[in-house]
Amino acid sequence: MSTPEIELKVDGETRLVEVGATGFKLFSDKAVVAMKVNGTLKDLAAELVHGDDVNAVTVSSPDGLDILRHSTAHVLAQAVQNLFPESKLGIGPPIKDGFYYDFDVAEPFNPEDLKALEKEMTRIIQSGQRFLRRDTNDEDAAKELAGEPYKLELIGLKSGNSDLGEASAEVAAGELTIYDNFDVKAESVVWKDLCRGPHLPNTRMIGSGFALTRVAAAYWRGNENNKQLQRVYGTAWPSKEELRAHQEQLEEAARRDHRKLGAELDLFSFPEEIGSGLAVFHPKGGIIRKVMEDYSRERHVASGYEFVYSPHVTKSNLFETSGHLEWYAEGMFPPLQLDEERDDKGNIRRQAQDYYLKPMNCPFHCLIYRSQGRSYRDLPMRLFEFGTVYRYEKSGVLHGITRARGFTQDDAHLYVARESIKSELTSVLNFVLDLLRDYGLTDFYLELSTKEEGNPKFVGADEIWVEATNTLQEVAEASGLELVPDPGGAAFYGPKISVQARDAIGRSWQMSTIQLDFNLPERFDLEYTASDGTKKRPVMIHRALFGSVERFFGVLTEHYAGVFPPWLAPIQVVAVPIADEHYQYLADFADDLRNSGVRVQVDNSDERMQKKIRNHTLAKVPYILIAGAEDIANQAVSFRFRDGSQINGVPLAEAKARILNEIASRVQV
RNA sequence: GCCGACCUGGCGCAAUUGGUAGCGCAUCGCACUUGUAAUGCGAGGGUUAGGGGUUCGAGUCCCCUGGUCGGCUCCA
Repeated sequence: MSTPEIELKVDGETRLVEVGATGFKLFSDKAVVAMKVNGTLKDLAAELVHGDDVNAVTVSSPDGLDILRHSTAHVLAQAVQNLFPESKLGIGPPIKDGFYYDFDVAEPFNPEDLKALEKEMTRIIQSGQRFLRRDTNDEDAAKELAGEPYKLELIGLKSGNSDLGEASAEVAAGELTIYDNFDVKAESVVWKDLCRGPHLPNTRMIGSGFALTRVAAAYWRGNENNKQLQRVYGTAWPSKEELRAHQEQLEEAARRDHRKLGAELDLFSFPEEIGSGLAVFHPKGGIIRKVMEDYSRERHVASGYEFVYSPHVTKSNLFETSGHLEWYAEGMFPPLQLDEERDDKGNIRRQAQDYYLKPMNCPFHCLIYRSQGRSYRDLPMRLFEFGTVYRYEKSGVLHGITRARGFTQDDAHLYVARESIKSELTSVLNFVLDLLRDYGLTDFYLELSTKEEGNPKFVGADEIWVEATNTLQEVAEASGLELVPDPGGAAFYGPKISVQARDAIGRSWQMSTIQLDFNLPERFDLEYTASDGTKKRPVMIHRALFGSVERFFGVLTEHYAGVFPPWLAPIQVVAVPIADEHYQYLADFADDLRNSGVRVQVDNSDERMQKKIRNHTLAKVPYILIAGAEDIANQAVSFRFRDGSQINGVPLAEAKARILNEIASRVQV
């Protein structure tokens, strides 16, 4: 007598299996940690029914990694509750490269606690506990989890329709499940957590590719009015080797950190005397910055931009008109109160005037536009400024020169007629991408931030939003780049495209933004006379390529790891004589290079030549030129590069041509 | 802003249970004149972020302020 069978589709192939079969029957490969049944992730222990379409989920797949990390988070939580029995559980989702879990504990965790927790986790993992899924309901779960106030809150939220955010790992609408950790030896459930799963079959599959990385406070449910919980971060990988590779990547990122390189290469600093988030650029950083700015100016001139300047402080009424004071006052430095006059009795005779440091340049540019009557013939009007702005960023968010309180935007505002939005956007996007490529960033994708339907905060007529959004979409698609939608991410005054660039080690940075604005032209009552004599309102496009010069500087520093291509390098050439008697020969050649615009030095210090080579290599100078008696005899010079390679006996004319050519073509060497 | 950790000569680090600041690099001086990542010798430099407190005595303990780092929140 044959056992009854059901038909399944397993990884695309039809298979017959006995009734009641689970994923364990289907997949013998140890790398399979879960399965996708009709598109839904499930535990391997889930029972399959006739007609199910089943696909294996391996540990190395994106879903598999999430499951591994989420299961590791559960083990962490169990370890915390074993070591700190009074702790209460928050949430514990997988994140990029790892996981975290939030806990309410009496004392914040310290690094020694992390060590102890890792040890306890290893013990739990090796004990091979099984993850067992169990359905429950609100009422029963509330009873079971009476000691876990945060979990109770999540159960309550689930019944409502609130946005659960990252808590969606714990509960999902319509069902409620608990995962029991079953210790096989003890034959009992040793821990449990409210969770929608799925999980690894057992803890042993986590292996040794995990580590706890840091602790930090985090607001419960991400709201700064809520209590702060202790968040433990960890990373988890299918193998120890992959963990090690990940850690090496982090070390590489640390080596490239622009704050570290900025000090090492003597580029900029943040003197405590000036204040948090306010940098000074040293001569070497100043050169890089100047070269960046000069090239940008040159390209803007060629693309029809006009250069304007505006002051750093202004009376409050400008930002009242623009709306900034109403919306973003807390992001601005507090006002300077000037010109108050009092009489003998102390009564105010003349009202003080509030002046603000500017957090944005756009209102000034609007005033320039409005300074005279404009014709359609004046459009598009492209006003460009390296405008230094000041924003009172919260102290905790400052980060070197990429997030500072004073910075310089390469800011332009384009005033365009509605019918030419498309052509203008197209040329702006191409201009942006082209220029970024010249600075050495080549790997881009775009993000399109659009309006959230039905949200009343967005200003401007629906039809123009639709038209503008479609236009942005078309322009973005025409670029051929990957386009990631960001619904609801638009500013209240218009949709935007942002250019994201991936750097040399694959990190993405938001670079340029191109933003449509239907609001400021309205607020400043900007208009132009159309060809038919009627008054019309221009649309404004905000765009910044670098975002901020400082931030872009920081990104380039990390992208190049301080090894700037010759055109950006603060010192391009250092000449090292073998001995004093060879100095003049190199000095003459250096003069020749200098006259051709090369930033060149001759090192005639008292050091050994070996030491000089070491020093200038560490300073990441692109070309070290060496000459001794042999080179002089041949009217030549020897190249040494930053990677240690060398080309000896290059004739002077050839050497010069090579250096000039590589600088001019902005290549890396 | 919130939570935690941290702050020693220009830079990187050291100073047993609180006992009176040390090293390397850099700097300066002298000697050496050298073919591809550190020549040797000598000298100067800090009252330990700033302020207050505890103590016979504080870099070490406590408080306040400033700053840095890691997160959270935020980034018009």
